[in-house]
Amino acid sequence: MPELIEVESYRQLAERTIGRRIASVTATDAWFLKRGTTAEQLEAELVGQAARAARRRGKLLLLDLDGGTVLGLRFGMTGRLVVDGTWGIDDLQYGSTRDEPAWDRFAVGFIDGGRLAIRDPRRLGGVELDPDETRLGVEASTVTAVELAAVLAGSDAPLKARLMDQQRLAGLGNLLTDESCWRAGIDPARPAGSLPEDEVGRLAATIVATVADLTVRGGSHTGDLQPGRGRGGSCPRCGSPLRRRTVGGRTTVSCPRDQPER
DNA sequence: CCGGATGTTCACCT
DNA sequence: GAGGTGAACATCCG
Repeated sequence: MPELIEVESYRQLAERTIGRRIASVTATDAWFLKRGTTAEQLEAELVGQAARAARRRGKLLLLDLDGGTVLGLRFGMTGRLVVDGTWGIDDLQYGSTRDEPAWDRFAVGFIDGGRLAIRDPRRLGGVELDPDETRLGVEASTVTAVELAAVLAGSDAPLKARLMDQQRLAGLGNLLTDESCWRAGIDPARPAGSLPEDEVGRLAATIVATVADLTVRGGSHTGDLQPGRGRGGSCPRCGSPLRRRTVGGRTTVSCPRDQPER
C-alpha cells in the first residue's frame, strides 16, 4: 500500500468528491467491511450525503460527510483509490499490471454520474464507518523530536517495530521506515528505548525530510535504498553489502557499516 | 513450483 | 503486560 505518501495522494484525489451527493453504494464484499460495519449501514449513512472534507490520518483516509458520519477507507498494500476513472499515485510496485474492474471491493456512485472506488486485488484494505481515530498515533510526516521521544521511551522492542506501530506513530510502512533509519544512520533493530536524545532528534528530522523527499520523487518506493532491497544489494552511500533480515516481523534492509548495531 | 511483496488483525505462545 | 510468530486475505513476479 500505500504508505502515508500514497494515501495523501489519494486524499487529494478524494477532494474531487467534496460536495457531490452520493446516489448509490456498492459494498457486496463483506470481507472488505471492517469492525462491524455492514452494507446496510453504509447504504443508510451514505446515500443522500456528500463529503464535506477529505482528511488523512496516517494511512487512513477519512471522508467527513455532511450528515456527521465519517467514512474510513484503508488500502492495505495493494489497494488504490479510483475517482471518476482516475488513479492517485499510479505506480504501486506490487500492484498488478492488469486492471480488473472485478477488483473494485467498494464503491460509491454520485448523482452526477461519477464514482469513487477502492480497487484492491488482494483485498487487504477495508471500509469502516466512524473509525476510532484515537487508535492512530502522532502523524509521522510532521513528527517532532519530543513526540518521537515519547513514542520510543521505555520500550525494549526493536526501533523499527515502534516506528511502524500505527497506534503510536501513524503513517510509516516498511519502505519508509527502512529508508528513514538508513538516512539517519541508525540500526532499526536497536531497542527503541535505548536511543540517546541526539539520535532521537536526528531520526525525527530524518523521517520528516524523507517523507517530504519521497513525496516529491513520487512515492514510498523511490527511496535511495530501494534498488538494494533485493538480494545482493549494496549501500548507495558507502558501497558495503546491505544486510537483509527480519526485524519487527518485516523484511528489513540496512547497512551494517552506516547503521552500526550500537 | 515456491517464496515474498508499501498492511492489519487476530489467535496463540513465551 | 509486552513481544514475537504465523495465519488470513489473493495476485504478481522472479
